[in-house]
Amino acid sequence: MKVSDRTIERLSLYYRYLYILFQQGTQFISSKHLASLVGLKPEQVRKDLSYFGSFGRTGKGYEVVSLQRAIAKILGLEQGRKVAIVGVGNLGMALAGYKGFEALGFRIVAIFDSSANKIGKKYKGKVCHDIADFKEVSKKEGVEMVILTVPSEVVQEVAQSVAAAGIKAILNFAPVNLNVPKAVKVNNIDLASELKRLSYYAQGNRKDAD
Amino acid sequence: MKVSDRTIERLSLYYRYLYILFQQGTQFISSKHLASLVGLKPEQVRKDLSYFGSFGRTGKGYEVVSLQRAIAKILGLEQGRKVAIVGVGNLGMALAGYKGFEALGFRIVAIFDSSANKIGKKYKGKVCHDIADFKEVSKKEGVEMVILTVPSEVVQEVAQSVAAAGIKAILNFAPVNLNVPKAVKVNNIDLASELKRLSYYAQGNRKDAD
DNA sequence: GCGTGTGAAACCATTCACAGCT
DNA sequence: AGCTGTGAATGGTTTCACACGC
Repeated sequence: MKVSDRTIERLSLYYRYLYILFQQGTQFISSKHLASLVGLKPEQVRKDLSYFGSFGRTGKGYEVVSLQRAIAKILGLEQGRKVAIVGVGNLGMALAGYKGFEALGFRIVAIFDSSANKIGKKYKGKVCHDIADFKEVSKKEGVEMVILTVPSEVVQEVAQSVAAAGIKAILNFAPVNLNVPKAVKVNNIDLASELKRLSYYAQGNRKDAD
Repeated sequence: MKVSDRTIERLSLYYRYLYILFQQGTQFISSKHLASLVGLKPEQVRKDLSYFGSFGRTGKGYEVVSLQRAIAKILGLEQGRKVAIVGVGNLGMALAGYKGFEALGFRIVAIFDSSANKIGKKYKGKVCHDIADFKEVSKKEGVEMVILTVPSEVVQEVAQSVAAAGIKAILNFAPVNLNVPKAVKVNNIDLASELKRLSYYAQGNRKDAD
């Protein structure tokens, strides 16, 4: 099955709100209501879900709990994905200590750096490994996703090692376009670019302004 | 003129690489070369630029310096945009102290919080104002963009005040879909959603895998 | 009656292909 | 010869509209 990136992006948003609805004790939700929460059209919600099956009940909407479970299954969130952080600088350390991960079903199972004075030391309760040992350690720990918080100058090289070790999902914080095999999905978080984009709209250039 | 969000997003990427090329002393660059740097097709680069004018020289490519300047003008980066940070928690403070802003042409001119024990105190050299005074202070300081690092529970309310004060661009770190007038552009940075999306691809679900 | 699921239509973005300039 | 700028064609995503089930 081929589903667009856009759809996957939205599924993670639906999941967020389903979780809140679940906590509030809501049992059923219509595509209309869910759409209004995430700021989309109802048809969009239905179409996105339809790529994976029929989760709703005609006339009633979607059962919150079961839809949540279904999306968790699609996204592979059930079994607690194992994550590695590569680059133990300020950002990397902050992320390594971020409590929110567990709640989301992610577990940081290994951290890596290349500098001799970090390797072997403990950060946030985890031993820092040598990047050179990435393949070996990541195999042993069962790493499935990698967060890259290394400097721009080396990120391409590191990404290649990570890809070579068979990792299929990378979250990259360096402001560099990573060149990796197509089978690997890279998402970028880049504060600088985000700000530059926004600057355009700060001038009032909204495509569909009221 | 109406230009798509996608185009604006890419312009900020072009800008990044033009800056690097400039530092390297490169004088001219072809759409082909620039495209390869950002991981796109040459036609895409040319089309994006064509929405705003003709910046290239036939047979030679684009002059790095003048293209960089042109994009800076489009994105409104020339005059040093004034930014406010609302929400002085861990993340807000980290951002307030982030040196990279200046280099990008952004200036943090005000910080805000609602808690009585923060208001009036100095953080990273800036006095923390009361959110209740947002309109007044932001007018006085000439704030053009706002970064929201407040808790999810209050972010919608805060966003409304910000929008009401006439701000047209918001960067939101809370995992909540903000409901604001269409004239206001909101970009979200949400680590949790980013990870959930990636989880899907960690399973090897790449649409166009090799 | 209300709300899902889904083909078909409309819309938007990307890619192609080439004319035109240096 | 090389590369830009851009209409036209293609491909993809969103929206419409309606049949069907509760």
